[in-house]
Amino acid sequence: MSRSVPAPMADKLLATAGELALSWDEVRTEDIAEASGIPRATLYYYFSSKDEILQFLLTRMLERLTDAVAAAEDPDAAIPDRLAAVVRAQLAHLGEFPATAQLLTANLGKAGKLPDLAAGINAAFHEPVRRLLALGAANGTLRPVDPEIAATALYGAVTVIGLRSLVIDNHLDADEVSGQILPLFWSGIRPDVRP
Amino acid sequence: MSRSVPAPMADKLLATAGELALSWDEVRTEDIAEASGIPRATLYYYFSSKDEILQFLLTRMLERLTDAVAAAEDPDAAIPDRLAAVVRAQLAHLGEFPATAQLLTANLGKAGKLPDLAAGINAAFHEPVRRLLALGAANGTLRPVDPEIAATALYGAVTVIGLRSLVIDNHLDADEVSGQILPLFWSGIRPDVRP
Amino acid sequence: MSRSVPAPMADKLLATAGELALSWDEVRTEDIAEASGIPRATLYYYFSSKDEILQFLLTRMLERLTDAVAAAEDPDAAIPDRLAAVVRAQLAHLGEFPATAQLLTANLGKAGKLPDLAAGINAAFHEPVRRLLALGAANGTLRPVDPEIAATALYGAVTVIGLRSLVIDNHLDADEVSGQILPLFWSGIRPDVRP
Amino acid sequence: MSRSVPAPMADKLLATAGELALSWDEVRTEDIAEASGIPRATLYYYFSSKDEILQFLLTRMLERLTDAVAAAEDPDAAIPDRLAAVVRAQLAHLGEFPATAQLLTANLGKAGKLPDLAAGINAAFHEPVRRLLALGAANGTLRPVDPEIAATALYGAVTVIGLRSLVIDNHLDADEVSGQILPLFWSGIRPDVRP
DNA sequence: CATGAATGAGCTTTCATTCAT
DNA sequence: CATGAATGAAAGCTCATTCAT
Repeated sequence: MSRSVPAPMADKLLATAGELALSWDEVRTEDIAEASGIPRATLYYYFSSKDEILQFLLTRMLERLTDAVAAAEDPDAAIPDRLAAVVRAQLAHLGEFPATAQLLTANLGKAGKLPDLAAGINAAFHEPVRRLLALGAANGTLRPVDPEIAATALYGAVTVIGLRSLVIDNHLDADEVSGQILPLFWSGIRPDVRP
Repeated sequence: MSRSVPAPMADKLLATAGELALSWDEVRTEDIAEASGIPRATLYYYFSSKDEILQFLLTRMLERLTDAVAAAEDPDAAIPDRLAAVVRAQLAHLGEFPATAQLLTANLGKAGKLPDLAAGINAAFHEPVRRLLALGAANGTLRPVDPEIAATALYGAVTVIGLRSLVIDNHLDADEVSGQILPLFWSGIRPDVRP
Repeated sequence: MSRSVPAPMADKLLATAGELALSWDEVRTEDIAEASGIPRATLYYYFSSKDEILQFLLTRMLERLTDAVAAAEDPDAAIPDRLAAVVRAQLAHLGEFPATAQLLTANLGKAGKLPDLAAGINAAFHEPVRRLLALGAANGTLRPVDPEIAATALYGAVTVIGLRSLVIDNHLDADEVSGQILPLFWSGIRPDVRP
Repeated sequence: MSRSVPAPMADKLLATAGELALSWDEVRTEDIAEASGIPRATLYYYFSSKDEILQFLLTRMLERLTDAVAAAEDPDAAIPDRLAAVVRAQLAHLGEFPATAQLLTANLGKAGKLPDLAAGINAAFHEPVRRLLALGAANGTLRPVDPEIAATALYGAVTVIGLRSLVIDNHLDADEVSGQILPLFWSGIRPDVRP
């Protein structure tokens, strides 16, 4: 069980995530110590295992994302605009903290065993989208679709495109990328037969 | 460099993938040996490193998928139907060989460093979709969209929804799941304002 | 060097010895702290090392035994009776404080390096016996034997039989056990050929 | 579970025991490796833990002692002579392999947790003595005493005196020491009142 | 060709000990 | 005086890899 982590230590760790290699098993505790400036033994004073540090990093990152997404929404705006804002915020976060985002993606194998991670992903990615899809379907501003499926599809598409952009361009422009994804999900690929 | 792997050994290994834990670094060579019945030293006679075994497994799985996707397409059918067939084939493959699919997803960190993996993913997932999107846009059976972006979006959506189905239901019905995804991409979430 | 240890702390520690595993190296300072209720850092305020705590425990136990043995002797009694009283007192002490006795035996390896321990063992076990053996030989109430050898033999026999009784019966009846050992040393195993 | 240890490796280890410090916890696996010339990883190929190596050393030493004691007995001799031979053989073994003997004594704490050790001690020390005491009592060549108690007493006395001799003189003359112990046990300390 | 035996190179984790308060 | 927080210094053990047969 981890002790409550002091804020300065948490900051050091989060600021450090970018220096850590993608595959967590290739990161040595000494790497974490060096990169963060926190001695190994001190890390073990606060965390009971290396994996718990990964869990801490990913959880904190998802909490930040959850907050950023919540802050991006304007409750008075129309549902489609709010949905667009959510997707844009998610992409902006990926662009701002690419390391932790890639850390999550690259360690899905371990992440699957870390408790609470699924809840964090749900809170940061799925839940906001699912909620808006349901609201939009209810008030007619969106076509009724299975919110669960659609939210998961959006999550997959947004994440994969975002990471691809990071890998290829080494950079992510949230406005540009959301401007590419959103129309696709908005109108679909059906040929426009309307006059 | 790996020697040419004898077919029976390849079969043993592929049949074995399901028993191997998700995170490759948590799989010991002894685990691979036990699960496949191939002695450790013999594995090293055919592969030069543990990671090469992972690469072999993933490459073979993607080749199978590429073949399955190619076989599913009817060159005489309409583009939207061919696109649907491709997605359905990808999902069917996920359902049939969940272990290797999960192995790929769970080891994106290591996979990123394995040469040829990106090419395999492209051949199995992206290229068929991208080609059909371009063809459809050309002959008017699909709305013109950036094929790169749309193919990546479909890849992300299909993969994530497929894996989600596997994790939650421990099973994947390709027809059902493609029946959920395809309409979403076909029509989008825009409210249907047409009379 | 250890500060003078406050009596309540000494009592806590001595009362605690029973909870500490037999092999001192397997006892963590945290175990001592938990069992005694004395915080780790406080232990280090009074003792300069973990081994010094062991030394303290063993020394105190031997002092108690030395006192108990001295108190058991009646200077006016016959030498053989005094010798019997000494052995009985040693066994009674083993029965009363089995933990520390076992601690001593189980850590002979470390104890050998602890200064003053040998002196304590001598004072508690050897010296009283040796003295009486010499006195008895001098006044004819005991057969003349090498007091050094005989005292050591008695020490070994008494200790081993006492510990064996503790381990097997989880209990030690000093009267019963001394009633078994003393005749053996008194008469030996020579067949009684006298009429 | 330990693999069957190859004879040359066993020999190296046994020959090495003398260089290892008394308290097993103070011996590092690297010390064992250096002293024996067997690499650490190879030790772990044959033993599953450091304690298992201790157990192996002690068990083998006790087996050797058991054999030596059995060989020392002349089945045709009188019981008292056979008993004397047993004690002399035990002391001779202590003198010949002082390191392993001290290893056993110094690690009684850990030894208590090592399975089969008690059986080995019984076979090497107690059983031969107990058997002879019973035989002697039966045919009248020894005084009837509780064989269990007397055997334990002899074990304690012989071991402690033997080790004391080793520690003090750094050497053990089996004939001399048995010449000191045996008369004590033979005649006891009762004053000789016979004419 | 195949493999049992052997090992070099590390890594996580532990824990006695210190020190600022 | 007493102690919670912090850490330096190992140590046991693992495992990918090699190689003689």
